Amino acid sequence: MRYHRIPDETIRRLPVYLRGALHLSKQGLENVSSNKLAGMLGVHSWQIRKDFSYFGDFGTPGVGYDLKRLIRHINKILRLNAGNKAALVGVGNLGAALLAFPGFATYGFEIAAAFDADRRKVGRRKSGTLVEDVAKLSSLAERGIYLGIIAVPEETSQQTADMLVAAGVRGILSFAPRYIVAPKRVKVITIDIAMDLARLPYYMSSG
Amino acid sequence: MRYHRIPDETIRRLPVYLRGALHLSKQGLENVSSNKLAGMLGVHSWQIRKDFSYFGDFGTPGVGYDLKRLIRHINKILRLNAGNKAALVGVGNLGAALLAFPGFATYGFEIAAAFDADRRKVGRRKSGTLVEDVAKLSSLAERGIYLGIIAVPEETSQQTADMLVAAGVRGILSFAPRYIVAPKRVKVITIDIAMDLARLPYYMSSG
DNA sequence: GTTTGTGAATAGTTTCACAGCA
DNA sequence: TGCTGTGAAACTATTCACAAAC
Repeated sequence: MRYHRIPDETIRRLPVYLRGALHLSKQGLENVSSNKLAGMLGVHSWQIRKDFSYFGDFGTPGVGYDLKRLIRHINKILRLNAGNKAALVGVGNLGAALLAFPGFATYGFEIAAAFDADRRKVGRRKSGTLVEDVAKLSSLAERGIYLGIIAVPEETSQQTADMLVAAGVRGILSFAPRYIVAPKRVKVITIDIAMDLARLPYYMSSG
Repeated sequence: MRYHRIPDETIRRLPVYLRGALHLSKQGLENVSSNKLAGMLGVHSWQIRKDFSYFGDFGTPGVGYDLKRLIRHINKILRLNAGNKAALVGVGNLGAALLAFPGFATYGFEIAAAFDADRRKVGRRKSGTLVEDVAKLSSLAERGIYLGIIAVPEETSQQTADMLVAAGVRGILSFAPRYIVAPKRVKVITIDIAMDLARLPYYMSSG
């Protein structure tokens, strides 16, 4: 399988595997089998082996996967080694929660800048990060920031995305419940919280 | 196609279509074509038609889809008509943001109760909702709440899920970066914010 | 002319089963 | 014996193209 195109679904699962590997490594373990990792993460062992097989030989038959090597490898595939910096736009309830959120560090991310349109918020600090005026967004490229996080109300989200694109970002994580239009070179991932909740009742009814 | 099993991917997309339909209906429109709706939502028109075809005839050839009828129909399929009540556990930064979040109403959800383990928060109100002690979780069934939202730290998330299951919830939306174990009858959906962000650099590099 | 609904073709993903290595 | 890596089979989902309906 080594020379195949990598399925999107495999890429979606790699961060899951990385989280599990980091967890075990922190506990002092050296190795893990696909079977044990699968149990921890709620997936199947063959899925893990198949996913890893797209990238070459990760493991050792009879032993399992060396955790340090596995972590290094997945980090490299996902390009998480670069110390990625992100800019947050919108320091409302959700934005403030994101600034305080410790989970980004797991994958080597840092929210290096925060912006808001509200004059009353500009100049203050939230969880240690200075809130800047949205007009300063254009400085992102020179600060080495190529990732944007949109946490503004739905109404201004497209406009915010346009500004981020103009500022040179290459990827956007949006929390606005709306389809964000961006050039092909900019990858947009949307997390629509209410929409995910909206799938639950369908599955709750049967069973 | 009418007598086929409905693909999970179709169910995942129905809330997207519903959001679009609600948006247009609020603007006073009566009809929409699959083509127009597709443009709004960033999908393809044939995808929309195919998805709808699993549920019978939604539209009128030459005219399109009647918005009111479409909204009623999708709401019914997804069981969003029941005025679903949810219980939020964990009123930290994220939990507080969820309580203030207006988007749940779009799909007929209401956060009807909030719980926290921190004594200092219990008894106070956040965005109008009284914060109760987690020990009171057991009262959910008698209050008609069958949906739980987990916004506690990763360490206590499984324990929180266990309590929600014991309290009789049938569906859980978890924000904890961890695989949540629950009986088969309880549907769990996890939103792992950092993990979604972790996919971005991979896609940013090529292009 | 416009737009839906859907069989058929294509593409993508998961699952299996087992050869081969430590 | 224990575990990985992977072709092949099975399954699921997307895309196409066009007949039928308005």
